[in-house]
Amino acid sequence: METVVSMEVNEEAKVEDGIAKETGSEPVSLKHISDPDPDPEPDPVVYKLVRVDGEGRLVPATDEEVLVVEDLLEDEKPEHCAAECEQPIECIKTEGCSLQKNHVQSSEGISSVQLDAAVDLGKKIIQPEEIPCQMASASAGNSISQPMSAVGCPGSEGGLVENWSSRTDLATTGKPDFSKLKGEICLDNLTVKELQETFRATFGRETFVKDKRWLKRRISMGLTNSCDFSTTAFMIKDNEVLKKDKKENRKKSAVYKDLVVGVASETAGSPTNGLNRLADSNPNFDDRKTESLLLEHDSVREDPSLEQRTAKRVRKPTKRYIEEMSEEESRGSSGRLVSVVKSFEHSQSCSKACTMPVQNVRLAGRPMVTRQDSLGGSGVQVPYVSRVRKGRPRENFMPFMIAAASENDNHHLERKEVELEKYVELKRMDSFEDNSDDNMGSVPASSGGMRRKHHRPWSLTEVVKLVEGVARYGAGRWSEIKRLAFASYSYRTSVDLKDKWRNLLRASFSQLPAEKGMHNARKHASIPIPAPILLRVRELAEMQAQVPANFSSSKFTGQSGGSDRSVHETRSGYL
DNA sequence: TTTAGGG
DNA sequence: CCCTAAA
Repeated sequence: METVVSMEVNEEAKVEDGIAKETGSEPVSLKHISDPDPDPEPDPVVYKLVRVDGEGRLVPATDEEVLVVEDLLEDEKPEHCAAECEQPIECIKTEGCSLQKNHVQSSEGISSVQLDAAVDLGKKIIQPEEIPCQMASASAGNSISQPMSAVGCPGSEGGLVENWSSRTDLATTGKPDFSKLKGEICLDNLTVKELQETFRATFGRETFVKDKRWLKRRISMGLTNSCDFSTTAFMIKDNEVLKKDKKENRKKSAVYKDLVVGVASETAGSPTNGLNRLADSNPNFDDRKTESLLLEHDSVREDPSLEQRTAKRVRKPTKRYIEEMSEEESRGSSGRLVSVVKSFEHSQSCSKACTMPVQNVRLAGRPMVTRQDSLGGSGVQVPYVSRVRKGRPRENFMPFMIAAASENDNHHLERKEVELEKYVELKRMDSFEDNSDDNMGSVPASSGGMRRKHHRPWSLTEVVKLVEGVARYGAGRWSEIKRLAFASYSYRTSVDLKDKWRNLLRASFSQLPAEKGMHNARKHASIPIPAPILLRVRELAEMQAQVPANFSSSKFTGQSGGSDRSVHETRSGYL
């Protein structure tokens, strides 16, 4: 049984044996991850991705595994969000808890998925909101001196950490009955009383809190926070937690079932860390499939309710989806987009896995849209439209190669990031004031887009510009208009302008008279173009002799007066 | 490459 | 929007 677990390794923990931090014995990779902050303050939490081999030993995960897991991770997020850390699929994290204490930090446990957290290796304590919060509450509950009713979220890590230490102590001395923990996943089914018991088992002390949710959270967090691979002595197998003699198992560490996510590909090979010992003892790297199978299996049989949850679980947006999102994001003009963005936000704030989504977007989003590589239809489940345009050989777009592809155009990486930053803002940008989409279309489709261009509804401003452009430069000089009036709208090609104009023309000549009959046609298809604009379009068309015979036919006799006036104005204004 | 038109 | 024939 192999599982991938993410270990949250506290730097301090690594040196628990007395090795001073300064010894430089810490793996570079880790350092890189966890040391962006000179702050002596404890708690550089680092997540490492490891795999549990059949014997319960941990081995560093390979890059491939990391990738795999990342995927899973992605999949979990939404659920995580919805289920509020109570997923069927558990994520076990370990971490060195106490820094000042060199003695055994033996608290371990299972945690509900904190996938997100795992993602953010770059930061010390990442997701500001929930995790810290939970941690805080968990720790608060652990320190004897603290009133456990304190569920508040102390925004500071300091107190938090301290609490951890004490908690750790407790855990060590309290000898919690972990057998009770096996069903962490089933917490939901437990009664308050049971939860309280579990709580006691977990933290070694009583609780009088009756809030189920609180308890559950507490418990899961407590378990989560207390994992320590390097010192753990538990094994969890087939839904059971087996306790082993700590002393004899110093090296063995725990086996956690189910999947856990983490993202430190550097894990493999980093020396001087508890993990390595494990790795050494068991360099087994095969059987990757088993992992997922197991995973599924476990999650399914864990608990019926879990199953349901699984079913309910909202599908996480695929990479492709995200990709599309990112594209849309930059244009910020569709209602759908907005909603999506919001959901994104939601997931972020909810799971605090901000980095993950962002990363994904960053990578996946690489493919920029140009006229040539456009997105299929309305972005519906189209796996990917391979539309190789003439004269522009494109690499095939492999959904699963996004990352790789994105690396090719580093040039645009920054831009993308910028866009990402705009991401949040855009969500609330007015949908029809799409000035934000400027300069962004002409990205070399090196990313292998080849998808159909997204339908980008013409905004009012665009239409106006177009009309003005036509008025100024004359219909037909699309390239000119494009260049001069649409310089900022790189995604509108001269052809687009032409097409749009054609449509405007059509509209301008058919709308007024047909207003009634057109009803059923479909007025809502796109933003209704204000009559004044249509009027002007018509004027322009007339004065430029563009009015197709069939259009100019009958109607607009009554409009001529106004038309004329407008025309004159127009002329005087632009000519 | 840009236009014009059909699809 | 896409595709192409023409220019």
